[in-house]
Amino acid sequence: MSPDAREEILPGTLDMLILKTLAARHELHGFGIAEAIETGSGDVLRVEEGSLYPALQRLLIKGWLRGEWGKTAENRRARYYRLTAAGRKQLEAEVASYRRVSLAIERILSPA
Amino acid sequence: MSPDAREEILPGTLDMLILKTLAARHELHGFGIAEAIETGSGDVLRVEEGSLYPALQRLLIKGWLRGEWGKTAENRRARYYRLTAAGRKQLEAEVASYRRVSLAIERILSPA
DNA sequence: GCACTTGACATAGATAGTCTATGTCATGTC
DNA sequence: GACATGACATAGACTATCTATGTCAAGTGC
Repeated sequence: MSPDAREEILPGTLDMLILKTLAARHELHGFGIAEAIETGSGDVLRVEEGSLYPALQRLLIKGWLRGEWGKTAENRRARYYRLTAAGRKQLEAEVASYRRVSLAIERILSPA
Repeated sequence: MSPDAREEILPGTLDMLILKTLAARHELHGFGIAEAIETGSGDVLRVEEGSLYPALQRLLIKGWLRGEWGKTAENRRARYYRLTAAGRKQLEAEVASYRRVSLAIERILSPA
């Protein structure tokens, strides 16, 4: 088994994970979001940059995030994202839907 | 809200659900597999035919299923699928991986 | 001051998996 | 014999992710 056993994101859950990460932490830049997801998942999930940035663009366009350019602690340029009100609503909807589906899957994997 | 609130499959889980359904029931035709997933999930998940049959082909090609033509109780032609030994192993692997990922997502949605 | 590394953002292209829409064929029904 | 239904099947569109690559600026070593 490879030394890096982290898995791909379960398709369809990345947006939710990004929104949730920002809901918990108020403001983060892209790299920081990816790190937060990876460590927050106990190093199970891995977010590739080629998935992350397109996802952030989607979320910006839909109005669920706002982004502002700034500087990191190490004085590098970075775009800081935060959740909008619409983003917060969207997050709730996505979590509810995810829970419904994941319970349904569980019902099949472990029938009563 | 629409009268049919069933949701799409969570991408990446369809193969596992098919394998699991066959592991539980030994032998079923395609239509029966879809029905079993839909009712087994408490009518939450819905499997479209355009997803189902390509998935079954994939699983046949990979050797995880065997299929035999036969007749239904209503005397219609149908292909009956059953799990191979390799399919059973694959199912175990997919369930293990799914659980790892789904726990990781849970850790982010509801941090300790 | 120049090469190198690193952090951060970004895009193009490939790939995979699902959905929509459609088609076929055989059986049974009116 | 027209039609509905069960069952299988495929083509094409679409979405989301990944791989691979590139850019740019700041810091580091020499």
